[in-house]
Amino acid sequence: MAVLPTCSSHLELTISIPGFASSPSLPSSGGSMVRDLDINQVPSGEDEWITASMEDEEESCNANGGAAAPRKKLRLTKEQSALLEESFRQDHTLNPKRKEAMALQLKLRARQVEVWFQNRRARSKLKHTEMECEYLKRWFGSLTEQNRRLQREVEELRAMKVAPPTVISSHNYEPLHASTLTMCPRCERVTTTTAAALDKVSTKITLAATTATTLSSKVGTSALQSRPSSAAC
DNA sequence: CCATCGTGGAGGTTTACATCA
DNA sequence: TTTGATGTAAACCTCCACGAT
Repeated sequence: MAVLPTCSSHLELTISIPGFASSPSLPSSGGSMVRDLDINQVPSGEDEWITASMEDEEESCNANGGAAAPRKKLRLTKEQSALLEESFRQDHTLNPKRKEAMALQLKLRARQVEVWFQNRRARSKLKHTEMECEYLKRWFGSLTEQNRRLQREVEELRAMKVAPPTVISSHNYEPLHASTLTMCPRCERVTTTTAAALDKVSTKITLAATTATTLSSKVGTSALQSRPSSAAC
């Protein structure tokens, strides 16, 4: 069963499905894959860089403000990523004071901290949607199998049927269609459980298929990637 | 109330960089 | 060693909701 997050400040999804080990570990930026070189990083302890970057951040970040200045890509250091992750775990949103404090602590611009949180929230949501999609796919498969089983059972019971075409219900004395009836193997009483269960399963399948389709389209057009992702359902 | 403005988040896109065949 | 395909994440853009004035 899926335990959907009810607290907005804690987005990690916990899904426990037999045979499906979810690993909601936070992305750690590839560990050793990330180079230590950081083009936006302060070379070493320049206080004037910090103050300058804080003050004219709108210039350096503005797309058209930079005019010919090509967009340079920052790679966060492991320490910076870890700190941001830790902060994100505490709270998924930023207020201006916290943003400034983090920027100062990380020697980044406030805008960079803000962007990182935006992207991190998007990744978190994408991951959640992917897991939900995976869960619904499994649910759909399970229900389809259950449906097949029940259909077979109905067919078998119909084939076995030797009783008259209609039976009077023991509850309200209304005539029932024999085709909707089943025989309880224990008490040998006629019941309608199989047909009822079949109806329920059919309804569930419709619901699961609809939801899975919606989620698949969401995941397929990933919020973070313009290119097709391998994680798409 | 209603209009306007500023702010922040969501969703989507672009782009620089890393990795691998 | 070079190169093209692909994945990842930072940066950006647009839209919308919401609160303040």
